[in-house]
Amino acid sequence: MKLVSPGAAAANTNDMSDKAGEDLVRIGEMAKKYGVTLRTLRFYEDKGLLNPQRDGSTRLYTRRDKARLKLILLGRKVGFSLRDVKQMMDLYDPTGSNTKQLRLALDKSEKQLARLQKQRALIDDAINELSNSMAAVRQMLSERAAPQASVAG
Amino acid sequence: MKLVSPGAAAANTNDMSDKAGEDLVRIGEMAKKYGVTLRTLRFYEDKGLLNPQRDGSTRLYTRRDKARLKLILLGRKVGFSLRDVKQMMDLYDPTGSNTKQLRLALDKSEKQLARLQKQRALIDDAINELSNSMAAVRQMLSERAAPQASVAG
DNA sequence: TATAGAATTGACGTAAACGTAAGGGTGCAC
DNA sequence: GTGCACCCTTACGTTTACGTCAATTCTATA
Repeated sequence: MKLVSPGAAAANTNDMSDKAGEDLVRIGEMAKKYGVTLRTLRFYEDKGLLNPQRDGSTRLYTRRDKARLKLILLGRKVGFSLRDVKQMMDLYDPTGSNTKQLRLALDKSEKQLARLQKQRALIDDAINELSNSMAAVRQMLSERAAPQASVAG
Repeated sequence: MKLVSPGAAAANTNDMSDKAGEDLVRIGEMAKKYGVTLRTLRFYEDKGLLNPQRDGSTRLYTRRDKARLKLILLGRKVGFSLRDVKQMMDLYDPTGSNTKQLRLALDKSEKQLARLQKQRALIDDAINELSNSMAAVRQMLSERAAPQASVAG
């Protein structure tokens, strides 16, 4: 059951072997495609976030895995923990309306948004304080004839 | 050599015992005064950031320690690592102009400022992405008659 | 067939700044 | 003389998301 040879994989992302549009890729290509390491993919699998097929011991990622990985990376980008991402994805039911999942996602998103805004406020604070300190230090450097007014004791 | 009894410490921060204006406080008062835990103060000492006197085994913090702690907390607030803070403080020389120290502080500050600005940009990005996602989820919740257009696979 | 390039599992290591528990000492108010 | 409040040191634990070996196996190609 040959699926995607390394060479072919590098040259051609689409492969019409096997069933129509199965588009299976191995871990190396997957990693390259999404800018993550092999370790990361295995780690996500270990944490139950991904579930690639196997050809013997070799992982084969499907379209579905790619969609999930995209979501994981989006979640990561907006600051969700992998645990949160998992919680949300675990609620997915291909046969339902997924109202619960969407509600949970929205709920978590609101909280995360609040966290992000708080963080931004903290960073703005920090930027201001730091700027002030820098101005002070520049002052001291420019008048460094009065040594006793230095930083720290 | 009694310095500050627990009761007296709670009632009176200034103590004129011993030499003039020595103002020694024990770890508990110090912690309360600056909103940190005992563990934190001991940790900072362990890392070489503080160097309180001792009365036997009991730590006694001087005016100097307070100044240093203030600097540590400021550094922490603006996002410096303790290692950075230490580096800067270690350059302090009470007999010199401290030009080197000030220059290092300025240099590190510039870099930290850049980091903070980058962080802010990342957070802004995250906020935008998250807001978009939330809008999409709200959409899907409002039209949840089309189950196939859900999140994750 | 030899070798290089993928892939596998397993498991310890890392960073930062403390938290927390264990076990013990000192002094003083009652 | 004891019970608190405070202090001490030592040392392992926490968190998150992987990094970094190590030892081995698979497989395609020259």
